[in-house]
Amino acid sequence: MTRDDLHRSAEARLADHEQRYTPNRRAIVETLAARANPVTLPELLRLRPDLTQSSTYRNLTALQDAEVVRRIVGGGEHAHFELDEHLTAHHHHLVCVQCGSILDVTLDPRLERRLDRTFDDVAVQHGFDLDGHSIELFGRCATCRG
Amino acid sequence: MTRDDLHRSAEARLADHEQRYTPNRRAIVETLAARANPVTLPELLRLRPDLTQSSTYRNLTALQDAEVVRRIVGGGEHAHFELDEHLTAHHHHLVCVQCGSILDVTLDPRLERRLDRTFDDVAVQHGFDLDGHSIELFGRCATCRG
DNA sequence: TTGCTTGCAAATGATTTGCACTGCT
DNA sequence: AGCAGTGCAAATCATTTGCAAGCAA
Repeated sequence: MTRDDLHRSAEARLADHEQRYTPNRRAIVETLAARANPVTLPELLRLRPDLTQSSTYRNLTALQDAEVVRRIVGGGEHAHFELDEHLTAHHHHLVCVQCGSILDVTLDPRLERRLDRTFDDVAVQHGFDLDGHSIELFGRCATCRG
Repeated sequence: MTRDDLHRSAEARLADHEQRYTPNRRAIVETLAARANPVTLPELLRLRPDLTQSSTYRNLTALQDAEVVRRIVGGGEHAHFELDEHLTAHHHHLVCVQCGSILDVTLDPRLERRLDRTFDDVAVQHGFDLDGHSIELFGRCATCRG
């Protein structure tokens, strides 16, 4: 998906939720797309000093509701944010338990398909209406291992 | 593992970290063992009104450090706590995106073995020293589906 | 008596919100 | 005009911490 497609998709998703694709929101999407990995709010503000903290939190919430952005908790103090899988590819996370950084990883598509089938079965057994799944691998990153 | 074994293991793990197995800590372990699913701190305090908030947070931290308890983030406002897999069986979580409740689930051991191998490979490729993994399935629970 | 634990109250810090203002539409 | 979006400052709330007292080795 090109950068233009990305913005068009983001705009369309926001429109579905009666939200505008403002310059600030575009800046957030642009920045998340430029980074390979999930970023925290402080990182986002450092990359885009023109953005404000409270409005960025608000915009991230709007973008989440529109399924443009996904919030990831568990990697350190701050939540991490990344583009939703609607706009990128399905992937999982390698989380450093020491520094909290998060790396994207993908699995073999055949394995993913098998997992999907298994997870569907599990959900049905428990009466759940399944939305999706996430896999996190925990460890120490190359940098923290020293 | 019997309830006595559980407490002995907990005590041994705490001892390895030069920590005592106090009545409060025993109460926490006892309560987590009695519940099938991960609980939040408010739930824990409701189940055991004799426990204090701050000390319980401190004790949960000590129990975490000793790998007796595991903290799970992402299921609603509060963190959830459960006995560490050292004391129970390897399992994953079915998280209700609406009410935040968490259910334990297990996967077929063959699938788990395949996942372990795959995850090891992925970690090596990224220079990570792998500790473990977690899988969360997101959806709406039977109750919230109405 | 030395030091881990505890309970209370106060602090911390990420995230949220109130409010007035700006700028689309 | 009407209302979504913004920025600032203040509030919220789960979690953490300071401190004085309790208790075990």
